[in-house]
Amino acid sequence: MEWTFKSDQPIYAQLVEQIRLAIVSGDFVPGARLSSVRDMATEAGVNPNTLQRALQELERLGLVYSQRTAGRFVTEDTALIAQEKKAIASARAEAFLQAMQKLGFDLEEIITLLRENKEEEHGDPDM
Amino acid sequence: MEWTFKSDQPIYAQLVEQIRLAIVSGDFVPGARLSSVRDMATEAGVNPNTLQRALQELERLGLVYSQRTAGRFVTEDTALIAQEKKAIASARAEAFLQAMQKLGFDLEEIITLLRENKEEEHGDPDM
Amino acid sequence: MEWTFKSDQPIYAQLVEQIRLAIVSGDFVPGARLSSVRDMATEAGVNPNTLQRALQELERLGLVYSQRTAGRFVTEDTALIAQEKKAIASARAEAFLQAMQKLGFDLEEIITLLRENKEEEHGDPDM
Amino acid sequence: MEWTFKSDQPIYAQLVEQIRLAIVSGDFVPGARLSSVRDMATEAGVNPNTLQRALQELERLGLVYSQRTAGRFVTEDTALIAQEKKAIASARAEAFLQAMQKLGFDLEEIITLLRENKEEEHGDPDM
DNA sequence: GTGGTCTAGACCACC
DNA sequence: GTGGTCTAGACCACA
Repeated sequence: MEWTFKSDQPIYAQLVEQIRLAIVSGDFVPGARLSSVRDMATEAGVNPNTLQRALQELERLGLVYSQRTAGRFVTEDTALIAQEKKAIASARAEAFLQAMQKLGFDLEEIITLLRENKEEEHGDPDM
Repeated sequence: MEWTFKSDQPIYAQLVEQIRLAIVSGDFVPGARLSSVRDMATEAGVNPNTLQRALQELERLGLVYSQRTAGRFVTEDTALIAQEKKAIASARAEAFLQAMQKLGFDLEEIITLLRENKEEEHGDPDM
Repeated sequence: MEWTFKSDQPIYAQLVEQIRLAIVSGDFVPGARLSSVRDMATEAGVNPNTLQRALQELERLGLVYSQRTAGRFVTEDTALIAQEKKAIASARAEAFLQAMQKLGFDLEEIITLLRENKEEEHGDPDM
Repeated sequence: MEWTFKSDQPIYAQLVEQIRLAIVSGDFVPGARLSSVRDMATEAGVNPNTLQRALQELERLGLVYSQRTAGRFVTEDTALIAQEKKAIASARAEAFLQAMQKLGFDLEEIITLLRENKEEEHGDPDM
């Protein structure tokens, strides 16, 4: 997993987002054990406390749960994950829509553009 | 104009992108004079040399041109701007498409999602 | 305000409870400004970070809100405060009920006892 | 038995209270032999001298008695136990009453609340 | 070893 | 000055 941070948002919030994304996109599978706080923190290059805060937030969201001595685990509540996935997708769609409209494209033009891009992909299926 | 920078890309490249976007989205109108390098650099909180480099790149792209004494101006070549607009939109569409596919959505689902979001907008016209 | 902490519960959680209680019992009136984090922390004898954490929790509950530079304030949502008050009272009633039942008293005996205590008060109205 | 102590009261006084409560609530039955001072102290995590002091106080109250060689025993004076029970209950009732009045509830509201809580119990008989 | 809590001290943005 | 964030390092309970 790659960890990159922007400077205009708290690191812990970005950690929440990135882990949330990793969970809903299946990079972290339901029920899987996460690395220890210390290890993940080292890997991400942040202080363990900062990562701890992010994980607590994710726990509040129900996406992970912790077991005292065994470690932290991704939730097995696939319905919740699906719901989060929908929420993230919807947020992205909205942001994309607004950006494209700012550029002067209407919905049908955007859809056309997407279809064109999709077709280009066919010529390069491994990407 | 708001200037924000990520830490994982050269500042000058991000400046190019942001100014390019401002031009194609009409925030900088064709033929308009840009502030002085020094002023823009101050406003963006970057070193004037960095901004200078970004402007040279934009000149190379043809999006701005400089006149010896009068300063720098946005190009009046609306065809070029339109072309750039298309290029940016296409790049964004591709990035969006890939991100959504990573989340497990196929093209038709994405389009449905966009239409849903579009409709929500109608229900909230003040936004 | 007096701050006392038990050792079998996190300090930050106890801070949340004590401040919550102070708000619902009217010691902190709606809309009133709280002392700064640093001052309250000094007064309570805890680290500012610990108190900060408690206040963030209270903010999540909606009982306080913060304004960037001006400080933190008690919510003006009196309905929410009333609701919290009811919740606290209910929790206390339940704990009391269970403790008394453990001692072998049934509901009617408990009520009788309360009425007796209430009457004793009449003889000592200033307490 | 669980032993927990607050920091704002002498440990020995809290020991007295907890053992007194254990006796009147029947966790320590009349006539039962108590563990040795050393064992109880270890279990409670306190100094044996502190526990000794608590036991002396309980002897003074008549709730336990010691026999030279056989050890310490819970009193068999059930009338005394009943009296203590009443005293504890009364003290708790008073504390509860005051706390609830601080929250702005009058006696009748408190009684209503207790009845509500009692009914909830009926709806959840497994608890 | 794990998660969890706490402290101390620093820096930032905002006004 | 305010709230907010981050780091560093310590200690605890649990098993």
